[in-house]
Amino acid sequence: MQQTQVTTVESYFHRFIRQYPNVQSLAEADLHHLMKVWEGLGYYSRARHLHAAAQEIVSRFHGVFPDNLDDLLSLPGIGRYTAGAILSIAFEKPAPILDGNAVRVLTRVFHITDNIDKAFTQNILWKLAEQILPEKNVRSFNQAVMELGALICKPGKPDCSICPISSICRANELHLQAMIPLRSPRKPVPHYDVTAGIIWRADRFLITLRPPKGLLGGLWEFPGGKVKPGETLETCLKREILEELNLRIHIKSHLVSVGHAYTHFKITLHVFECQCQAGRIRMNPDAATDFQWITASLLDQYAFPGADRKVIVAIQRKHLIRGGPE
DNA sequence: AAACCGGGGCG
DNA sequence: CGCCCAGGTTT
Repeated sequence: MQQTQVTTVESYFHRFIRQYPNVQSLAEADLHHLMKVWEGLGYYSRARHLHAAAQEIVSRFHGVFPDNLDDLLSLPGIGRYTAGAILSIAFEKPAPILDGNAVRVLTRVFHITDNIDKAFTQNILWKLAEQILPEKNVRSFNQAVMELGALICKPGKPDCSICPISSICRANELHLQAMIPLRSPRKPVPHYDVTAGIIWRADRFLITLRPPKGLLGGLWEFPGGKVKPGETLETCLKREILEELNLRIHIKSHLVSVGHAYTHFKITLHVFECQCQAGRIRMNPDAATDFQWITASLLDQYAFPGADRKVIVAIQRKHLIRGGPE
């Protein structure tokens, strides 16, 4: 659930646990199938890390989940927070946790006005979380702090009138709830124009697999790329397809343009229907690590980014033979 | 220390 | 539209 609200994860969690009910089944999981289960949730390295961690638990720890800090921290995707959550919630061991909710509660209760994005402040908060840890009921305590932050000590308007610990809260005493916690100012998010091609060959078109690391790692997409200054959309698409796949294409028509927002930038994705003209696919591994020629009816079997999902709706509206009731 | 990594909910 | 979310990894 890292950096993702609980309500967003709930339905994914149930499907995930049904698909992979134990650490052995996750360790043996097909990675593409796992990415399909994760599709739409974001931060796709989490899925890859869970998969790798399950494999290490099977191989290094004989299938038994570790219950000590060092072993937990040695697993991919498990940092200080997740290790503390596992120790305290799963094993009732005395470990502090510090998520976004706990940060808000602690900075307000103890009137900490330092910038919480600084490592220095984070260290102070971790020490504080350690100090306030009770000797018993750590599981309930840690969850209670997070729940207090999620339901009452909210970012915008905290409901201090119904807060069970308002009497010991320094921020409430000083009426400074709205000023705390202090964060670094955000940087402006740039906008990019991006092109993508639906490259047809007979009744099939081309999809490519993004490299495992980096943005949208391990997801399939319609090949293309970022428009350079002074470049037309068509020139960009032909250049990208040549650079990434060594293919020459013929651009037939504009299919759709969709907007999409990421955390650090925004894009407009311009999609064109194309014909494969010449060349034999030779992938640039920085852009694609696999490819498939598929029919429109197979699209739902692959995991795609949100922006490409919007494009797929346009493809299915235009090309897919719709069955079912009239 | 700072940048990177998604998508959704909410005011 | 801007902010934030049961953070971790890479640079």
